[in-house]
Amino acid sequence: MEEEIFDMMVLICISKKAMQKRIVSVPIKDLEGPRLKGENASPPSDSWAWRKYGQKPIKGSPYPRGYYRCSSSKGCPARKQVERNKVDPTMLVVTYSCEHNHPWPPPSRSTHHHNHNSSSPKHTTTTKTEVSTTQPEDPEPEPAEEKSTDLGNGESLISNTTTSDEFSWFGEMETTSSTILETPIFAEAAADADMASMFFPMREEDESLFADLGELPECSLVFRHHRGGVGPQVQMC
DNA sequence: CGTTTTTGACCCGCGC
DNA sequence: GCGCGGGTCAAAAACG
Repeated sequence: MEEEIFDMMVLICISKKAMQKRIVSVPIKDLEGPRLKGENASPPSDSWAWRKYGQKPIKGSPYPRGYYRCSSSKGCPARKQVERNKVDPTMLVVTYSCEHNHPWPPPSRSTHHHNHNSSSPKHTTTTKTEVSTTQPEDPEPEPAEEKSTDLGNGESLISNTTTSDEFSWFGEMETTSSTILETPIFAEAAADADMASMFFPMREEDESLFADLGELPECSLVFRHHRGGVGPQVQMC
């Protein structure tokens, strides 16, 4: 019963220093259900297993941030953070991260192997000292109480991708586009380079992009809309 | 009874 | 050097 694919995904990959991050913003209504408990933002169910290993209150936000580690396979380096957007509590911000060139996401524990990625190394099972990168390099200057910086181009891009009324939810997001733009990564990325060059719409046939994430420029952002479709199950990160 | 969650402590980088 | 903020550890509790 996992809706493995959300209606909307915002993917950011940063290959800085051999670490990639993707930020997925998903309306909480899409996953509101049996596992929604109180103020805690419940992780959207993808087809991989995650074990929660920590939770911390975040300074600018009334909502805590949950830390999850991949438990699908033993040496899985993937981690994710789930927090509720402070300005729009209906939005759940999930940040995936893992080391560069690791096969990820890992196959789900239900032994679903969809590896059509020939270049994926077999990734020996290290005992437990996987990530080892103590503090990789979070490119997050923590904006604290930043106001909406002039990221007009970002907005225009968003509205650019949403054209049909089928994206009503997207339009909804548009109004709160500051939500996304407020993420530290966005702020940094925007300040660093022209975001327009990193935005590009994506469709099924573009899934191959996922496999080539390693070859993407420094930062790439992907808008993806998929209603009831099937998404990529395995990709390099 | 094994696995996951909870939760405070601990650690580490960074700014002052 | 110290304090703060964020990320992780690990023991105990909760869960199935």
